[in-house]
Parts: sequence; C-alpha cells; structure tokens
Amino acid sequence: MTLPLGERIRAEVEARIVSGELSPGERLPTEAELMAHYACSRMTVNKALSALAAAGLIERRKRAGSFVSRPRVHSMVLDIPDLAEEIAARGQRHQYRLRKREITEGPDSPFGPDRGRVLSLAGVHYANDAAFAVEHRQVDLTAVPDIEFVDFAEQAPGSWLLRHVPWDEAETRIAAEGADAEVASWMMVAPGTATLLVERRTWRGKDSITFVRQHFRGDLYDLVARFGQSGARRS
Amino acid sequence: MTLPLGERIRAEVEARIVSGELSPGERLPTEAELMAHYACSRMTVNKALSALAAAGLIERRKRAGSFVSRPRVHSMVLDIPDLAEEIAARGQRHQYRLRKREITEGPDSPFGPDRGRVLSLAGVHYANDAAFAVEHRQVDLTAVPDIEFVDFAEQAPGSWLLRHVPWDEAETRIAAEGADAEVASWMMVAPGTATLLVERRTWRGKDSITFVRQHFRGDLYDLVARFGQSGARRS
DNA sequence: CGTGCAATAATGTATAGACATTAAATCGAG
DNA sequence: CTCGATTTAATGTCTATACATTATTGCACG
Repeated sequence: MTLPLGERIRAEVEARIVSGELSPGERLPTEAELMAHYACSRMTVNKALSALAAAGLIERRKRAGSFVSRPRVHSMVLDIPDLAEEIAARGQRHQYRLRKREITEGPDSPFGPDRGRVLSLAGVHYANDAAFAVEHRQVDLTAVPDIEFVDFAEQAPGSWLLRHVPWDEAETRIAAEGADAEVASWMMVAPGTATLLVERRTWRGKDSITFVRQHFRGDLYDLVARFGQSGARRS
Repeated sequence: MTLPLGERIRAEVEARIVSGELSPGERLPTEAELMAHYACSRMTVNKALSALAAAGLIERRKRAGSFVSRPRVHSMVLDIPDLAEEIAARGQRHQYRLRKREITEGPDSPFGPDRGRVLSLAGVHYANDAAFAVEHRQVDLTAVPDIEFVDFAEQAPGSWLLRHVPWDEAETRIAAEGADAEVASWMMVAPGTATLLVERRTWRGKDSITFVRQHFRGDLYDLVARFGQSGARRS
C-alpha cells in the first residue's frame, strides 16, 4: 500500500496541478524546498519532477525553477492496432480479400524520385462477412523487398508488415470523405456515403516504407482516444 | 554535441530495438552488463532503462531481466487543440456563433441521474466566414456553475472551458457521419455530406464536466497524429 | 515424483555528495 | 542610464553504495 516516496511526491505535485491549486505558468517549489518538506535526498525529488517534465505537465528552467506547463494542449493517445487483431478481439471473424495488385516502376514513385519499384495493393476488410473497410496500400519494394513474394490473397498486408518490418516513425491523418465509386461498390454502400478516412505513412530511418489509405464505413467503425493524465501507466 | 551518457545509453538501446536487431520478446543485457560496457554506475544505466520502460519500449521483470515489449501497438499522440487557436495559427479568422442555448433540469441528465441542471449549447465555428464545424455541447452546471453567466454569443465555449476549468481525464471518439438536416443547413452543405465527428467527454475527478459533439466538414478539416519513437520529446 | 523452502540474480528505490550547466540577477565601468 | 562582466541560484548529470523486493532456480525432503 505504501507507495514509494518518489512516486508519492510525483503524485502529490501532479494532484496539485490537475486540481487547479497550481495554475498554468505558476512556479512550484524548488527541489531544495521539496527536499526539506519530504525529508529526502535531492535525487528523489529530482526524479519525481523529471518524470512530470517528461510527461509534459511541468517545464523546468535552470536558475529559474519549475513551472506548470502553459497551454494544456489536448494531447491524447490514439491506439491504431492491427485490424485483424482488433476485429478478433471483438469476437468477430476477420477476413481480408485482395482486389488489385500491381508493381510500378519509374521516377514518379510516391516515395520520392527514383526510389525504384513500388507494390500497390488494394483490398477489402470484412468483419463477419460485412465489408467495413477498403484499403489502398503502397509499399516501397526497395525498403521491403521480401513483401513482393508474400501471398496476400487472404492475409492483410498490414498484419504482415506489422510483424516483419520494424518502423521508426509514423504519421496518421484522419478525415471524413464521401465514398467514391470504387470504394462504394467494394463496401456495398451508396456512393457518397460518409467514410472515415485514415491515411498513414510509415518510415524507417529516412526511408518511407508504406503509405496506406483506409476507408472505414462510418456506421461500423470509429476510433477512441484516451487521456488519463500522464500517459504511462503500466504495472 | 556530446549528449549525456544516460541519454546516449538510452538512444543506443532504443536504436537497437527499432532497427530490429533486438526483436520483441528478446532479452536485453542486464544492468550489470551495460554498466560494465559503458563503464558507468548502475544508477545511470537504470535511469536509461527506466525511461525506455516508461515509454513502453521495454518491460522489466525482477530476477528475469529486461525484454523488448511484445505487441508494438500503434499508439500515437493525437493533438486536439483549441479550435480558435488552431484556426488563428493557420492565419485565418475564427468566429463562433451561438445558435441555441437551453438549460434543462431533471433526472434524465446526460451526466447521470440527479446530477442537476445542465447547460446545452449549439453553435457554429467559422474560418474566414466559411462554416467548417457545428458543435453541440452540454455542460454540467453543478460542476461548472460559473459558465451559466458567460456570454457565448461570440466566444466559443470550448475556449472558455479550456481556460477556466482544469480537467482530469478525457475520452474522445472519432467517427464519420453523414450530415443531418440541422448540421447540413448550419454548415451550408447538402444533407448526407460526409462529416468528421469528434465526440469528447471530459472529467474532473468523478464528475463529468462536459460532453461535446463536433461535426467537421470533411473537405475542410482533418486530424493529424504523430508517432516519433517514445513520445516525450520536448526541449 | 512432486512440493515447498531457501538461495540467488535481477530490478526497484533511496542516499549523500560532487561537479556541470545555464540563465537570472546584480554590480561596475563608462 | 546602459551595456557588459560577474555572481549566484536553480536544475542536469553522475557516482558509489546500500538495502528492499521479487521471481526464478534448484535442492532437499516427504
């Protein structure tokens, strides 16, 4: 029950911030003051405050002190898991069907000029036989040569990539878009139906690995993001 | 240039993980080994590994060692800033116009039975005179009594809340939805046009403070989420 | 052949001190 | 009064050490 002193310091300062007792911009006690207050060594205080700083709750400036962070941006953690796993986790049966496969070559590659050959895949994701997402993906074959010989008739390329290619950095764009003719026919909805569009670009070092556009049926799929204080809460 | 030793250890181990040299589930060197390798004290190694653990890249088990984290969830940081600020940051003029205001009372409050009076607001956000978002918001007057007397004819309630009410926890749902009659007429688009729907519920302690539904014009607005390694990178 | 207890190897937390770094504050010369 | 140099108060990093905690391993005993 008695949680470690460092954790306690961190939690108490955090509580004073989120309760509004310390408002944004306000200066909080120096390490020396906290050290006296808790009767502990400076390292302990420092670790607690450093953790709060890493979590973005406070900012620390030498010679000046520590301050409650200013703008309180709504910064949330968005989980975008593997579709196959997510559907399975809901107790539904996931299926992927490939609809198009093409390899292009040339200077007008989406991954930059002269990046070489590019694999383009288009397919549909099903949950219990209902089409709920259409996926267009392009993969840089220079960065991921292995993928050329993988059979995607059944397995989704996202699942394969997630397991075989480590990545560095990713950027996701989320928007709403009316279904175009192709998407509408593959998802069996009327053209113009609202879809949730998720576009993601993934890098490994400087190389862009894959670019994917996923159109989700608006009435069957949504994303949930949470913000519970300082993000990292694992046992 | 010479970054601190602890940072260097952290960065090098991290690099070995994202490069795939250490794959998920694999065990990495013990603190004692790293300590010998870098010729430094254990605290330094410990701090580096603890940071990686806090970032979710590794898991640490006593007696067993440290292991590269398993599932590699696509976990991204999504910034949902204040609309007024965001529009201003793009160099456009932001305006909010209130369209409905109502105070309800009774046991069927959206914030739970017998939470008391609820303020309902509906309005439209404009960027350079173009309507790009419709917002329906409900605020628990028991939790935020001050808001009853604020004039929202021009100022957006979200901006006011962000500045006056600290919050604890929030949950955001993102989906796509066709515009209904009211939304369509307020945004001056055809009914059924794809809109990006952002619903957010905000808590302070156990009290739910506000619930907001924002419909964005799909062609005018999107959200961007980033993932750059371990989240916390602020100077 | 288990089954429980003890040894052990790893991480978790904390201490007291040292020196480095940096930016605010102060002081001095012009 | 202003600018520049100096002081100084705060955080940043690191060390060496100590003890606590815990899950695994292996051994002894029923």
